[in-house]
Amino acid sequence: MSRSPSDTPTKAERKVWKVVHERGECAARDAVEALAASDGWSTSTVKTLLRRLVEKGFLRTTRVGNSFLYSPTESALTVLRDEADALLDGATAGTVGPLLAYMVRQSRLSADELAELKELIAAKEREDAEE
Amino acid sequence: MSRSPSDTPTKAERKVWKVVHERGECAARDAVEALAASDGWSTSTVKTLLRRLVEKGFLRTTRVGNSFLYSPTESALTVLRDEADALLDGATAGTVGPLLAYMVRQSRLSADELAELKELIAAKEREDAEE
DNA sequence: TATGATCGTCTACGGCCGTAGACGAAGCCG
DNA sequence: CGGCTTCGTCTACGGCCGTAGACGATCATA
Repeated sequence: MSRSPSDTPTKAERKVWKVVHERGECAARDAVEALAASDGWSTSTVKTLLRRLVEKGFLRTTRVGNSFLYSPTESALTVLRDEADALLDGATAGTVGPLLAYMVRQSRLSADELAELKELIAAKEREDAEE
Repeated sequence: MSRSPSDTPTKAERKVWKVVHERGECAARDAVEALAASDGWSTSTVKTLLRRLVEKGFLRTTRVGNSFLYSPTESALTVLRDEADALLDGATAGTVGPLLAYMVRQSRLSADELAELKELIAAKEREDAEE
């Protein structure tokens, strides 16, 4: 509810969101448990972040008994894209290429993903050539 | 001064930093002028952001008469990488490929940059093949 | 049904961020 | 020399963020 389209979850919220997204849907306790283990966060902290994510519209809840199931309202890719746009927006001329190269280098990608990227780049080259 | 390595400038600071970086070096007035035009920010706002960037170690100053020249302490790529790392860190399994594809699609890249990316990907494919 | 475990909500608090006005120091021009 | 402009600094303030304790409601179980 009430979130401007360009809004992006904060860093802490992002971690919680990721946990929920990975499980597709999860109870508060699962998120609490995961984040206590990985980040040492207290129960309250995670619950507050879950609440804020709901307020901001990144998660939705389904009542189950006296508790909730949290699930993402947006695909992971949508959230990532907003962040990617911000990143690209901050890049000055000439840095985008090296940046992408760095990211590709950092990532572990499947054969399919690599093939798709390669095709994408080849397509871009053809486009450029015919102009 | 005193900045933890993973710190990243805030969104507003980032814009100011970009202006300075594009000019290589610039006086407060230049940044003020540019950001007043592009974002409608007041003089004070830009000056505060410049000061905070210096405090955080993203800009350095050189005295010239009674005023300063601001210049970046880090390459654009270094700053971008920290942000890229955060982005990749937020990506769940299986979303990295599509994310990179999206970013490549969004970007205008030179022939050289495209060639480099293609080679990089080819190299990654070879690596995978021999394992 | 009593009692302990859980759940979600309320409240809080220090810190950083976005935004900006006020002000004194220094330089420039008449 | 005196005023105007420009510069950097100080101060501020509402808001969001990170972090978390307190508490009342609800559920499970003995």
